[in-house]
Amino acid sequence: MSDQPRTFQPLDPLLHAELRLAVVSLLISVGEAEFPYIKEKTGATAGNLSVQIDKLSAAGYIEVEKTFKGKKPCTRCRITPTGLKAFEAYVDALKTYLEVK
Amino acid sequence: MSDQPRTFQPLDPLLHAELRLAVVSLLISVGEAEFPYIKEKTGATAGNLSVQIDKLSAAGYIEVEKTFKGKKPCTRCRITPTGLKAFEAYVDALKTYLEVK
DNA sequence: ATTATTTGGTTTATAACATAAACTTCTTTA
DNA sequence: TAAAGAAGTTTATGTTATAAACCAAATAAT
Repeated sequence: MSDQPRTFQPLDPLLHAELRLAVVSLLISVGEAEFPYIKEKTGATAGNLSVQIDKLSAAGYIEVEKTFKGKKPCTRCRITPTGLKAFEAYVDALKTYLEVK
Repeated sequence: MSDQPRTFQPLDPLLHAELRLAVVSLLISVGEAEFPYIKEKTGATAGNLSVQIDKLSAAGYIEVEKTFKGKKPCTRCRITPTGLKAFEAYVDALKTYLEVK
């Protein structure tokens, strides 16, 4: 017997941002991906994407590996267990807002 | 056969904000409610709630009726069809981020 | 050959916005 | 009659999402 209406759970501000949520969601889908691929799939500008990747990385939600392909930089991103857990918690919290009973 | 991974749909910025989403979600649940009730259920401060109610009202997502109970102000809020539609569209859009296939 | 253009980003600037703090008005209680 | 509480509103502040500007190397165009 759930209370009616339910109580709203706070939303992780790091994930409650359109682009960061897209990046994390995408990385969970595909495991890992390079900057240009993420840029294309999310439709983000390079600048915005760069900033948001830094934030996700600083939080330990993703791992970023910067190498070179020849002399061109290559930024590869991967979801971490921390990131996956945070995403799942975020989805659960969101449900308290979305499931209008 | 859906593309894999899916494309992310843009999120209505008016609803993609914790408190406004809570207010709209709550009003959909209960139909209509007064300011103090919304304040209690969302845990918001009065100032923040006042601002966000104004924005939802300006967008036509909710209707606000300001009366008096004796000489005390009484602010009653109600979800509109526009608000309900916007919420449903927002939920659909969100699913493109949450359903990690 | 040197001048654009593209690729793959980073850094900096700005504009919006969520939120809280301060304030107002009226009522109730000490 | 002074203090505290209720019901909000207005103003100020601190983030932060986002874009604009920039950099370096490679490729294409003239």
